[in-house]
Amino acid sequence: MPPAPGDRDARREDVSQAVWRILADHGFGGLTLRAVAAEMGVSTGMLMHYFPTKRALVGHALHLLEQHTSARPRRPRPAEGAAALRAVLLDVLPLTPDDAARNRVWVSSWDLALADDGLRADQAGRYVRMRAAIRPHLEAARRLGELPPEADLDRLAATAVAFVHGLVVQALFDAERFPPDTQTAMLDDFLASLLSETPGGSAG
Amino acid sequence: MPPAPGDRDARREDVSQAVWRILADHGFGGLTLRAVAAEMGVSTGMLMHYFPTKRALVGHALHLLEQHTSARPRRPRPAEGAAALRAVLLDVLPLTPDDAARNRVWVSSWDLALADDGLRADQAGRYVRMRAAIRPHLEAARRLGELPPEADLDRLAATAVAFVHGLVVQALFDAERFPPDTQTAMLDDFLASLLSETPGGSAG
DNA sequence: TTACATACCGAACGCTCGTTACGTACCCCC
DNA sequence: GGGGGTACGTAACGAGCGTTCGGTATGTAA
Repeated sequence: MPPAPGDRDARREDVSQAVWRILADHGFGGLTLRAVAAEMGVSTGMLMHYFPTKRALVGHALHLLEQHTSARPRRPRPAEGAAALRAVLLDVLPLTPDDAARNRVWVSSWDLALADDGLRADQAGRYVRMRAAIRPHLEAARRLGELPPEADLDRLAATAVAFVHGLVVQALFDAERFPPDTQTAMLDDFLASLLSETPGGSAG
Repeated sequence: MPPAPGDRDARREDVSQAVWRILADHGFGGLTLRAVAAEMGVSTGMLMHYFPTKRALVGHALHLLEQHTSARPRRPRPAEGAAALRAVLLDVLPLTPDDAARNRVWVSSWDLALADDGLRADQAGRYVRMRAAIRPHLEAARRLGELPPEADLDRLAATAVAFVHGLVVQALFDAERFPPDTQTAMLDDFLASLLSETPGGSAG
């Protein structure tokens, strides 16, 4: 293979695909330079030309995970407000094998992320963005009267993310007990109770 | 040190404490025989007398985690129904440093558990038990009229667990943005919307 | 043709891991 | 007061890890 100067990005893309396969099969715990090199059929030295250190490769893997997440096929957003929110949250749940693989990688990254302050901050930022992505739909829902005017949208966004990710974890561990239609029904019930919230809630 | 035959349990208890300190500080990813031995100031050979293999030690660590979880200080259960459910769920949230450490260990164990079929089944069983522990309070709530008669209690239990654990994860990654009172307020809002669910929910 | 930079391989380094073998101190029992 | 089994410490093994390094092609430039 000639050292064509423009191939660097293509090579990094090859590495990305190998990294993703490793992650899907063995999680972040199985992400080693040798495993990636073997997956590509190249040497570890070659890897170091593109990612000077393991940490750089891990960072790239996390970036890749985010990229795969944001580039995943999503349902059309049917409308504004609650219906759109439902579509967004449905796109998070592990309803297909691909979704399950991606979520499995996410969960497996938490062990690393909780142990490293930099990665922890990255993950915190990712959650901030996730909640921010939900907020516009909550605003629309409020505008449409689907939510009471005094609803705390930031808290609602965090609550929705909490419910969805908590459901993801349970579904990953017990796929039999949480088939796609059960997950969907749970989400619909959750949204129904959220949206039927009476102004001036009681508990406190 | 004499080989007093009754000291075996005491020694295992010493090991347990060291294991727990390692888990709290570095998670399951940092649980190595050498780390535990160094924490106790003994040799790795000594460890192997009490846990013949690493897997045995990991199993013990998981058992220890469950033990710490079930033996944690809990608030009094004020009453039946929704109030009791609130207390149960509050006891899960990382409101104190100890709670945070325990939850951090839980999350860090998921990486291992998702990679090993046996451990995954264990974790699935743990979730089954967690939902089963919540169900009686939901039944009481329904009996007290705090829930509509046709509510699906199994699904509600799973939903409550999902919300709480999803909140745990977000709080672990971003403690600043999820101080104890914010977590409590979110839980109260969540419960309020759950309990105000109107019979014959809409979405679906 | 020579000189040089790039791309990559293969092998090795130093380290840590789980695990094992061996030596020794100790207590119990005779 | 000597066996013998238990309870360790010490040291090492082999494997796997991230990383480094020397060598070898292949391209471009003079």
